[in-house]
Amino acid sequence: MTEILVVDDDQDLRESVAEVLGGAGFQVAMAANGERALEFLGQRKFDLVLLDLIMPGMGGMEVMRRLRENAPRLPVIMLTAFATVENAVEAMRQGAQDYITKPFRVDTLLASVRRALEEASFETCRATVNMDTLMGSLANPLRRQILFCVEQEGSMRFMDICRHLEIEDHTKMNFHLKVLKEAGFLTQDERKLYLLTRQGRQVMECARMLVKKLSA
Amino acid sequence: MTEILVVDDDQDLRESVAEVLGGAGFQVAMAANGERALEFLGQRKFDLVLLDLIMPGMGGMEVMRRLRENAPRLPVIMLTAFATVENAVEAMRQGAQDYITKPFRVDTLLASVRRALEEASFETCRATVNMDTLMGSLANPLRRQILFCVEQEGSMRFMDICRHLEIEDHTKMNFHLKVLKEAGFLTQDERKLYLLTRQGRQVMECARMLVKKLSA
DNA sequence: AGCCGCTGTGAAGAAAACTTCACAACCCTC
DNA sequence: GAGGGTTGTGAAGTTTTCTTCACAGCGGCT
Repeated sequence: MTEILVVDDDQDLRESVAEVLGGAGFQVAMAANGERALEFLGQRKFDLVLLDLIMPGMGGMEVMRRLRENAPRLPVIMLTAFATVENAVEAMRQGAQDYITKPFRVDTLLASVRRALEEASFETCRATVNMDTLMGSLANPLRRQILFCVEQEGSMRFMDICRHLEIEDHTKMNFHLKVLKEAGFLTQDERKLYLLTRQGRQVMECARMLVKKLSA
Repeated sequence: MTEILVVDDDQDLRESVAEVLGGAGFQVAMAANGERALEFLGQRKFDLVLLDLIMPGMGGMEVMRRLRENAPRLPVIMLTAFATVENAVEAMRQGAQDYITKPFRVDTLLASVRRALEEASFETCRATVNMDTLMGSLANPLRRQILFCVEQEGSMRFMDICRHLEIEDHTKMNFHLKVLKEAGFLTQDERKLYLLTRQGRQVMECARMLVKKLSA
């Protein structure tokens, strides 16, 4: 069952949103302010949070920042009556999945919720990856550089990778490319161009997130 | 040298932006429309693109979509005179780094450019240093188990870890504990109890999330 | 054809990571 | 203070990973 947390200081809006979502088959919990919302989030697992930007006490932006510490990938949709471009951009930069201005149509809300959930589930449902090969592949700095630069460029030829990373010995490069191919992070298309697999892109995203968290 | 591509159909704005960026030490190229921009992007490598949202012919959003195919991580900053919340949200959803409304102050533009470049270079430079020890530590399955069970128990004595993981040779355990201590993920308190550092806890959280993401 | 750059293989050698062994200090408790 | 479990060190081996080397097919160019 998909559980959604609705956070808004306006009781009417909270309840009407809950009713709409409930009618669409979602399980809904409600919180009247940011502090209460964080409390909920600490206790239970939710699949999505609808968050009012402007509330007395802790605002939506701050709530999102805090919940990101424990649930970096939890989808958040920001709601607000006082929409500005600056607020919207800031919310999206902070990792909101969408930004909806009040008043909104019921189908707008539902479309946004469904889309956010869709994207989130797309992320989680993946083929299993062996932790050993995953870490083993990333343990080598040259291999990380390969993944990184292939990701940047989209697709690269063998010699381009060599030159880009200033590796003279092409057989060395070949060795590492092989490792990455066997780990399933890299493939070659029909023209022998190297490119990241879906898993490869996923791994890079995880690595980036890890670095971000550790240097925070 | 950091190269920036400025795409705008308004010649005056294009040139004044180029002047500002040039004055700040960036190398600047200009394109008057989307088609021309994509042509440039195919030929040369840029570090950042400033993109007008609304242009005759191909709009900024479409340009961004296309350039993402070949350069998924190239930072894009969207510029527009006709800002709406919807446009801003859509641009950010598509992966723009920022969204600036015209007219803008020079320092706003420069701040945004610097921030986007900073975030883009994040993983390449600063990350690589810690990344080695980080991945190296996690590459070994026994070490992951150690971190995991210490996290579970909160704190553990040396022999308890050995027995819990069914390792007879205590010097082997000692070797791995040392690695983890040197990586900064594990410490000992005054009673020689092993416990996770703050970083250690972060790493475990990331590892867990990684598993969750990569395995259905 | 002959040359040259690109892409690749397998095997040998070097380096790093890991394991094992011998030994020792330090509590406990009897 | 003798004995046994705990925690630790450094050096010698073993295994794994990484690098280097010799060689070879392929495609384009002159």
